[in-house]
Amino acid sequence: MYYSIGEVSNKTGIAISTLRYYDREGMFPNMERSHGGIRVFSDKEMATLRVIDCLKTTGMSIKDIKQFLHWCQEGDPSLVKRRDLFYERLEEVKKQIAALQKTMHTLNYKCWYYDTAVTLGNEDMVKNLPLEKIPEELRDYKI
Amino acid sequence: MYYSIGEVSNKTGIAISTLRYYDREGMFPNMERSHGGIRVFSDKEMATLRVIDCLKTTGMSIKDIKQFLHWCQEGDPSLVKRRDLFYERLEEVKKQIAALQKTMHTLNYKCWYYDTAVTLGNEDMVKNLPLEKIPEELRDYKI
DNA sequence: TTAGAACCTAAAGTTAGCTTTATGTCAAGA
DNA sequence: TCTTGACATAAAGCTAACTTTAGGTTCTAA
Repeated sequence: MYYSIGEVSNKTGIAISTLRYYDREGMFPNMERSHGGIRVFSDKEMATLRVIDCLKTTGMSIKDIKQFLHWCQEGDPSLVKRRDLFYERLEEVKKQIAALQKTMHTLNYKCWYYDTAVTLGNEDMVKNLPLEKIPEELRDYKI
Repeated sequence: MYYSIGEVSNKTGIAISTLRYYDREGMFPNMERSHGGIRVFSDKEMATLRVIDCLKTTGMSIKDIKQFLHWCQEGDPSLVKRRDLFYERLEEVKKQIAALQKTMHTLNYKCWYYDTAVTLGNEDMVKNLPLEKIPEELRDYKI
């Protein structure tokens, strides 16, 4: 299947200007063009966009994603580098999830804090509540 | 306890220039200064830094965090707004965790993919592997 | 009292990741 | 064939979140 830039934009929700920017950055090596110079996206480029999305979510920069995509072009000699990269990204994502989970606990504490304050109509009373009045599971996340 | 900007930077790992930038942005309303004009961070500012870190992790912009900190200054009338903000951030963080977990599955697929390719010394063989040769728990995350 | 480390400000600079603008070409239907 | 909407490029512009620079002031320990 082949797609115009507008179709790709509609299917993925990625802005046309962004797709052109990615192309300019070399994220679609050997993407085809029509005789008149118009970009022709194939399923290969669609797959690339999914990889870009995945790696972007892990916090990788466009520059580094581009590097990875070029390793893909090199074929088998870069297999180990590419494998190592995914293991690194996996570790990174685990760290990010852990950080978010910690943050989630803090947010739960804050939700309890403000719920209580709104109920009492007064923040100071919550501020001065003794520790044992804070729900046990939230105590450690007081901030 | 009181701290100089350098001490705060050491304790938190936040660059001095960043602390000054936050101050310039108004994130530390009524922070004290020494007679000579030198910033004096108290435990209140340290707590603010923890809140900033929490909200930044949820993806909030500095501008919006500043807004929240100003609501804090307003006292009880803004309690509901502040509570609602934390519930929003909680939802946001849940979404982020879900996205990261999905990404983690994809990364696990890729790790398996490249492990196999490295073992075989050949990517094409993995590419053409029938679906049932992909570990069951990874099949849905093929990309 | 003096050296130098640590602090201060204002303003300019940096980087990533796009988006916008200006101008022009291509392609498909009436 | 003509129109018009979708495409093209190059270059400039934008925003967030800092960081750097330049030049000066304050504080502390010898």
